[in-house]
Amino acid sequence: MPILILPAIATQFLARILLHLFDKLGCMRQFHLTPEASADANPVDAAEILEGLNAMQQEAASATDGPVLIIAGPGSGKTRTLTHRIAYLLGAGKARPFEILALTFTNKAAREMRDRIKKLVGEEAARGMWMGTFHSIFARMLRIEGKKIGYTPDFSIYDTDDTQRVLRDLMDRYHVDGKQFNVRAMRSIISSAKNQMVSPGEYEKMVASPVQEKAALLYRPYQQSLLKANAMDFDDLLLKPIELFEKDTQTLKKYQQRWRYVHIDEYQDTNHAQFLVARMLAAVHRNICVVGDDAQSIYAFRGADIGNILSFQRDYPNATTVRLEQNYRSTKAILRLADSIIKQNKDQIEKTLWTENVDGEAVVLKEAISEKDEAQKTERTIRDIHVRRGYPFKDFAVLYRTNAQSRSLEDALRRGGIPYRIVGGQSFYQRREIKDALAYLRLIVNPSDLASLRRVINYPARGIGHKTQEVLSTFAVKEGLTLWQTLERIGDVGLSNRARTAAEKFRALIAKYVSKAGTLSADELAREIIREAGIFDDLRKDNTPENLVRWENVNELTNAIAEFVANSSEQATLSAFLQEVTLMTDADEGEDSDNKVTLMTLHASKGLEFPAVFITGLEEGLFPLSQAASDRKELEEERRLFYVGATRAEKHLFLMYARSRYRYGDQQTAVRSRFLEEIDASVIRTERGDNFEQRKDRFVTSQRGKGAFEGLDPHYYRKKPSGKSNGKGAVSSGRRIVYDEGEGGPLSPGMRVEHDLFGEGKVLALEGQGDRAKVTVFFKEVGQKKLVLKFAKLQRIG
DNA sequence: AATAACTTTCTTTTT
DNA sequence: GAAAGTTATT
Repeated sequence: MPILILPAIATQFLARILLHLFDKLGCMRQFHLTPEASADANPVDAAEILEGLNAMQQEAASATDGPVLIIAGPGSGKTRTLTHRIAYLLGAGKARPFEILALTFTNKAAREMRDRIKKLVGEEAARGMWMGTFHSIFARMLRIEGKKIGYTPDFSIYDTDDTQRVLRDLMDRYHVDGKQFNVRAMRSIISSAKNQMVSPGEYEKMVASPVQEKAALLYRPYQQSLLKANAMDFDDLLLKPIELFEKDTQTLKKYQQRWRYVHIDEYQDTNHAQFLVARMLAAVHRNICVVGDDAQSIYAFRGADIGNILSFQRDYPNATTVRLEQNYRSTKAILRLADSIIKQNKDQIEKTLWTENVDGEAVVLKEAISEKDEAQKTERTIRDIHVRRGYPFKDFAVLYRTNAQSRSLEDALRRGGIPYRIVGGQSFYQRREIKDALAYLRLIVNPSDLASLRRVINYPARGIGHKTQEVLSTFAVKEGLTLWQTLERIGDVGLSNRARTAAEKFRALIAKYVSKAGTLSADELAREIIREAGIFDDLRKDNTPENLVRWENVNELTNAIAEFVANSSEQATLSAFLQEVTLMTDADEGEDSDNKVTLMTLHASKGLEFPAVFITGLEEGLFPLSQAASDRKELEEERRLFYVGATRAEKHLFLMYARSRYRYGDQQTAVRSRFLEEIDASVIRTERGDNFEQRKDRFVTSQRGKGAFEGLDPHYYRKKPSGKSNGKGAVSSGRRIVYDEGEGGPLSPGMRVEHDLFGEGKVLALEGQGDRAKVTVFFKEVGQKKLVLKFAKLQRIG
């Protein structure tokens, strides 16, 4: 890197931070602003300084008051930039710590930011700052202010599991059943309605399908159940602050005054509610600074609205826009590949990424026979680079589209004796035994908590089965009580002696610890109730290795609680612990010091970087996922995901695909991903060092048409004919399952078909591709229907 | 009536 | 291959 030349405006900012840093480190104050000189001064911290300098080129100039939009590519140090801005505000005396609100999306990013701030301005300042994920910040605020909208500070936070428990109850009560009305569908419809801030009343009017009709029926009762349970789901954590602010403008004013500077990381991932609450909070001082990259928007599925970042300048007309286009991370080869990926997308802000880094080695494409082979090749390649080039294991990351793919990779790494860690997936706090134990604690803290009560009322088995629970539920609804209140009036319910005794015993158990909650410390409380409830006994009942691990996990939980109580200085209440733990979905044990290969989903990789990266499973139907293949917007999101994955790599990038893969419990043949056919092949070499021969004609690029294929594999996965998957092979092979069939599919308009339920009919039209393919059929009995081909199980007749 | 054993279904990403 | 749903057993 050449000598660094600083823009004049940046000097004051830089000098303050650097002097501060040198002060802290106790090293000399004389330094030349060249990389070489600072490297001499102190090799370790010089790296930090250099990082800082790199990131400060333009943002120093825009470290002014007023709204700021920072658009930046991957590897340009976005989060770092934001951190330095905050440091600047403090360093320049513009703001005091508690006047700054910094919002991130992952706990990981929040932690990273806090660590950097600590380094730059000291621990004291960092502590006073409101810095964290949207969800954790608002949980914290609602602990303080929630009573104004009907929640006690002990409210429970419901994750997907819990909300589905509540919904299942409601589906019973409102008689929503049938195959297509499953809990997951209902939950996701309600959740996206909430994300878009559509109220139950508004939603009822928008209903356009039977599934939506059922969801509309459940939406309002669902919200009422949560309120009654003194619980909020993840969506509520964003919506309730808005509700609160609208209802009580005094509270809004308080926080508007308090937070003079609002900072948001990964702005492209904000949803409508987050946009609104940010705008509310920044309305007085109008010092809002957001950082993001539209090309890395990969969370539309959970309501992220890329429009927020695209229209920032319209929302804040006098905003300063800063573009950071220099990439400090990857080689030219990798960046070129990444650029060729994202160029395929139509919806994007034009950015020209560039780097001063070396050209680097070619990106390597590897084909494998099976997923097992893919995993072994990955393992061998890691070992090879590790041994021959001396890369430590922590320099490697293996990325995949779905969590299920980690299994074969783990197998291969374990077999090869290579240490690894898995990020994300099921974190400690999401394991069943942990959630069971936590449910007891949540119930003690918040007895209204319906989901937790349902979770543990018969675990371990104590004779309160479905029937009994149903009776209790019905009584509760009839009397307008919570389930817990029903247990307190168990005599009035009219149960059999046996059931009543069991229920009463359970109530007494919980009540005992509710009253003990004041006297025992949190960890003692946890240990005792877990023991007395019989969880330990249940896990030791039979001596399977799984149960042993579970038993250890539960023990570990009590340690974690003890640690939490010991470490947190402020009100380290048990309920605060329980709330935080629910929000900690990223496997948090990310000890970076460990020298291990990292396995994770592409989503989880965002914001990270590794010298060597493997992107596995580049196959049609998997990446891009079949559901996304027929919709341009979804396909573009998959492509951005590929882009995110590729730009994690600093020096080496490997693209892997397998010709067959186990899916749905069956071996299925696979076609390599269309993404491979559309990228810049000039930077790619095959395993043997050959040029990569693309088959461009295989897929129509996204620019042409609406993502349709031209005369090619309409199915991405085809079952091998051998299938002895279900015992009744004869029956299923006699039946012609359409999506299983060869080129073009056997159906065409005019054909006569038969459906299990609807009977005989005539095909009118076909549309969509692969798993999304739909067929319109006119049935004699029931008239015209549009069916998803994959599930319709149509049989040709005549 | 509760629970264990078996069968069928449905497969994404996460705060 | 896991989870939900169904049937058989206690």
